[in-house]
Amino acid sequence: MSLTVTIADIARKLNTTSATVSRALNDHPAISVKTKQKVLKAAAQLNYRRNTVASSLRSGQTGIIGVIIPSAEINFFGSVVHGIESMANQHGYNILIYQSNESWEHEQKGIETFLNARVDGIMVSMAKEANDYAHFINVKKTKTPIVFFDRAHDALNIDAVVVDDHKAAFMATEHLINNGYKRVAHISGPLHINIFKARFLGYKDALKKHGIVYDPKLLFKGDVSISSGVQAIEKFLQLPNPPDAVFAVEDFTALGAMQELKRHHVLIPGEFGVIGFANERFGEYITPSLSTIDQQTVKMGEEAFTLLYKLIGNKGKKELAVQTTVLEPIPVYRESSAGKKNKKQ
Amino acid sequence: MSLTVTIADIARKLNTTSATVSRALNDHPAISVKTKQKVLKAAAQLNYRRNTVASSLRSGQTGIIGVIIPSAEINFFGSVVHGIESMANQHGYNILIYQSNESWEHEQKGIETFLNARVDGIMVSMAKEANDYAHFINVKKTKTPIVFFDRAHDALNIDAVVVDDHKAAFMATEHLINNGYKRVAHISGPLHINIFKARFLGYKDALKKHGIVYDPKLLFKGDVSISSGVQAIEKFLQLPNPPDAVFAVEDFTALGAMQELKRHHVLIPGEFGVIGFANERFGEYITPSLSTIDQQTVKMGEEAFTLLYKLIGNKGKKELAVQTTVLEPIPVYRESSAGKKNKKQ
DNA sequence: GTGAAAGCGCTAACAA
DNA sequence: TTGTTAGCGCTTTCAC
Repeated sequence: MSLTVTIADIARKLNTTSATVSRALNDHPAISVKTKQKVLKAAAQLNYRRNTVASSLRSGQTGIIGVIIPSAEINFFGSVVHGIESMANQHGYNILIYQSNESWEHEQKGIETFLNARVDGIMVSMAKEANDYAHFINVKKTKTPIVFFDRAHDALNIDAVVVDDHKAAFMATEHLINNGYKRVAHISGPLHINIFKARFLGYKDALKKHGIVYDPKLLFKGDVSISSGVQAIEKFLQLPNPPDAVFAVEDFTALGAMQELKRHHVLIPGEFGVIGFANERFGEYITPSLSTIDQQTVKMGEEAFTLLYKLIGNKGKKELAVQTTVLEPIPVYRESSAGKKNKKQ
Repeated sequence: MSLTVTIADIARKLNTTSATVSRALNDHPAISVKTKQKVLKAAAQLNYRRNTVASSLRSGQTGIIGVIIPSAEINFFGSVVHGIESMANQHGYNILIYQSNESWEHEQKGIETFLNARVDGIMVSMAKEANDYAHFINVKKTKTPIVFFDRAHDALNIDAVVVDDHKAAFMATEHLINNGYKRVAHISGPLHINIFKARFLGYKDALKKHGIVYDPKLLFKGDVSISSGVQAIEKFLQLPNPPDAVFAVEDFTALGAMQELKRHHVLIPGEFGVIGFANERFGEYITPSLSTIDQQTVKMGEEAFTLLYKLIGNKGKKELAVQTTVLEPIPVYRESSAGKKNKKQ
């Protein structure tokens, strides 16, 4: 007895052909209800399981979406993947995960793997260490639908879902200013990466709007880590005219900043305001609780899938205009950025 | 011009056959170096990309591992997936992710999808809401290698990687006792789930070892959430003879407990000791920092893959004995469980 | 070391 | 509505 039963086995049992069985199994319009029922019954009896590999080969569709993320260990991406998978699942797609570990080579290999696997679409959040975009061009050549999420690259003409980082940074900075802080510093990420640059510019523009001259001494170029928060504060506090608040590029950076401020017995908030970015779960529970900006991670995943799904549906037709979905950042103001003492509030 | 070039195209160009090209591309032993080089060169020129779908259909191997997790949004699973994917990738496998959302039906559907896709192996962390195991039996029938991780089920005779929850709970409880706490309470998860039951039993056994009689009033049956931590403390503090420490089934529960204790101005540690479970990242940063037990998530993923890989390699041969890899829990003692005041230690 | 030929399991054009 | 036939792209006997 063979372990796998095929449509031919069903056909044999019912004295019909594979074609008919296939039609019955696929709800083909031109099939009689009676045959369909017979086939379904026989299939169940024989414990038939459709071979999607064979079906993919023939139909040219795999029902698989390839997703490349920097790391599944990072909360943010886990959350986005959650959004993607839920939506994909609802639409009959499955997702193949590939981690780039922030390496350009892995990312490239992931794309190659997906292309070989003939996935129906690809979703990518770019590795930080990106310097060559040939692999994305390759994807376009194969006409495989692709979208970016969170970390995108404008010049590539690829659809994307991103958060309005500029606006988010603007909000965060303005919030500190409105709460009475006069010298707001910024701890940035690597500025050659779009999102970090956008946050920096948002910060600068908020200062500008409020008539505050941007002081380069109040910018600390970090690497998105707890320790860059620590180092930044260390440096800031030695300044002749130190800041009284900081907008950190990301929550863990803000955390490092808070730890160092506490070590120096600087009161948060009141003496010093802090706001982060990303709405990591811990922010709600530390003391003081951390103000931050939420990026709507799950929604980002859902929107990215929606975008991709549209591209898949449009395959073969005239190309659609490139579309970028911009998600609204959601401010989450907690204790760490509350009003400055002895000042107007 | 066709968009996809096949081995036949390469063969045509070189005046040879598909068989030869296939051999060259697959490093077949019986192929001359010269032909191989020619083929490789032509393949590169034509921009050939192997169709893994066709190759899978013919060879019966897909190079895909199906992974079912409750939710990618939960840190713990993201971290395990990270471990799995890294290892899988190194061994030439890709992973297909399916979220059960703790639902038995989704889990079942995921298994079915994987079986249809002819994945080379399956890894599952069971949904909480499990009541029927027929889908796992089905997997065994198809001879598809399968392993459990973290949430396993003994009676199924399926390989698994788990943490020694009993030991971990024992350590946590004993640690509180050794630090001078006399009445240690436990906030549990649903006790019909293996891991939560094991933690409860570990707690009980630690009490026993130290000659402390288990008091059912000091057990709060929660649902693994912040609010069950809050509720538990609320109840505990109303007791005529309240506890002076608590071992919480999981870090967020511990967090809820700490919040409620603070609200009642109970000093942590000193008056009251707290220890959690899981080593969530926030525990390091709250005040006081949270003692907990680390479950070696990434390693769990790696070990699970290793186990599965062995099964895949053994396919067709005599079945191996069922194997359970038990990971050592790693205690992470921080401030929240430090020594009790006015007592020895 | 290479070629010829068959076929993995399914679907889709065309015919009946 | 059903059957016939071909073939998706690859691998793998078997022969030479």
